[in-house]
Amino acid sequence: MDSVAGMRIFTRVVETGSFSAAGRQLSRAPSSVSRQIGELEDELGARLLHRTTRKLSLTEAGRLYYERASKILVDVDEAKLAVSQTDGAPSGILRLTVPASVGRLHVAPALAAFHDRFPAVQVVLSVTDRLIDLVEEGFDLAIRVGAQRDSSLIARKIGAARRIVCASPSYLRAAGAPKVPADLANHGCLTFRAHAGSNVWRFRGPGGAAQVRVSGSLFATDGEVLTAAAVAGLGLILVPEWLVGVELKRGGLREVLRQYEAVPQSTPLYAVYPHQRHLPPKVRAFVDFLAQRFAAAYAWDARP
Amino acid sequence: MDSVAGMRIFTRVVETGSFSAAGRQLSRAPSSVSRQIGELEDELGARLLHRTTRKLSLTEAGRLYYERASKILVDVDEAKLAVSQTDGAPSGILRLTVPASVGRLHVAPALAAFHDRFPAVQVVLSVTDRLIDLVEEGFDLAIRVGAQRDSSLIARKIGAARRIVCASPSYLRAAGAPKVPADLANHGCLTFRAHAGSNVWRFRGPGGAAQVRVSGSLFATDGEVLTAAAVAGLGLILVPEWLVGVELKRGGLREVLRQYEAVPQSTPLYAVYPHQRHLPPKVRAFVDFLAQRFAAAYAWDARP
DNA sequence: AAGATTTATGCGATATACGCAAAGATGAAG
DNA sequence: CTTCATCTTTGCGTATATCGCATAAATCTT
Repeated sequence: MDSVAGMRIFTRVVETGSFSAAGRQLSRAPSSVSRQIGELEDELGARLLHRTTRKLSLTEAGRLYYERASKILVDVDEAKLAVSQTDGAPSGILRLTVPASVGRLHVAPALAAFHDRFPAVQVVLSVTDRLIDLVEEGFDLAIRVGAQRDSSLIARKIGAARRIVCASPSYLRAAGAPKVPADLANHGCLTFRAHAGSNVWRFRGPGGAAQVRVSGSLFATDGEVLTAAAVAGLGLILVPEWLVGVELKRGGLREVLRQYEAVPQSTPLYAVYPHQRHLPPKVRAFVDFLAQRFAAAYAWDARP
Repeated sequence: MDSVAGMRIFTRVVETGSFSAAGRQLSRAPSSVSRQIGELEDELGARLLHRTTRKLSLTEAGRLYYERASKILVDVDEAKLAVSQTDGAPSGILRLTVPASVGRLHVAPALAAFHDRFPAVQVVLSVTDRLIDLVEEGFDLAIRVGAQRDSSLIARKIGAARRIVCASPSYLRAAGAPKVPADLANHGCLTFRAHAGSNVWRFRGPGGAAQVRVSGSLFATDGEVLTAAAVAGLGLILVPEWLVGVELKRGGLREVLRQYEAVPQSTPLYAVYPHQRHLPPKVRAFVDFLAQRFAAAYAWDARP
């Protein structure tokens, strides 16, 4: 039996000079106070208080213990205060990992606005496509692309973007624009892959569902590489809107097959964090901020 | 629910990196550890640990709390250590009050030997005949003369001295030595009293019990005053042996009525302290020391 | 691919702690 | 001097809480 409770009772007894008075302040019966002091003395192996029915005074041991206990109680309260969530503004360090493309193109540009709203939060941003173990590496939050199946983590959808097919005007002039998905088989299609091979792109449209095996001269694991290649006229790409929004606006790329929709139609964006209970305000603030920013009305063509 | 126990469990979890390992070290089921951490988090209102079934890492709040909790635990242990009675030599400050006569004549002279045996004990000695409230004034120990009837205090008899009648040789030459108690009525008898009046001295002896109303030219509340007056030849005194031991040896006083014994025969000496449980070693050492010194064989004629 | 280990939760049994009441003691008031 | 009120302590009954076990879900290792 060790306890801050014992110290709290003891110091209150010392300060009030009475078991009964201390009991009243602490909403405890005098008998309880008496027992607590007795147990504390037994544990310490020393008498803390000289006492009769009317007088109370500290022993030498009691004086020593009172000095130390008072300080410890202050420390305990401070520790609790330091940790407890303030009801005020979110603060502290937010450790965040984001995928390369969406991080560079859309999260990083949002940080300035976030900082304006929550100046007490410092962001440590890790931009990588590597799948980071949040718990092991101590991250507060990850932004992830696509469906999440990690059961031990909380995933909250904070946005989504249409998947669209596009290419550069120069390419379309040279190779012609596909009219139906089947046309893609005869085009250069740049795809997300670590190794060369073929991919299947699926669509739904006027003619019902369609799927086509596509291939091309470039396979890459980085969206921006594919985008740059497409802008350079190397072929068609099927990517979330956020990757190419800027180029579409600039005219570096043009969307094709607009009357079709890719299957799945959109790529979701998730905020992933390790737990729901006691979610730190800084995390909640950032997730809410991104979810609001990436809501349906968000224009993926914002300049980075 | 606040507790050092929670901190202890939490820090152990942090140091072992596992609920189960911490539970093994603390002899608690993993489920108990899990619950304790959960309660601590609820109380603090913040998550302390990111955790999955295989990995554990500190949150920012956890890191803060760990630093403070570690320090607090050290402080708590130190406080306990500072207060706990060491099994070694008695130490500390011993606050002691003694009656004027016996204090000056026999306690004070014993302090040197006590200090030789227990050099770590500092003695604060209050020499007064005033009846001090041990608890109120924060004394560890009192030496008292005569029977103790204070029920809330512990009284341990540490010695006794015969009560004897004596006078100076010059007085006895002038007034003659009393042969039986009744003779005292015609002598000058110096008595303990605050006001003038008469006292009854009782004896037992060859002729059975006897009592005599005595009076004289001096009443005093201080034993040494009476002794000095007797030495100067002012009359007879009935006092504990310790008051006059020195003078008897020196020849300044001579005992009379040796075949009688006063009633009561002896005056006891008590050590009085506020409690028995958790008696500080310094107090026990001093009481034992005095009891041994004032044992039956003690010669009250020791020079002060 | 399967087994072992981890955290989290429900549940039953045990322990603990609290308040009440009574006793012993002491200072204050009449 | 007596009575009364208050204070500490201890025994006792009850209510609360705590602990360990069993189980479930998840994940790393062989």
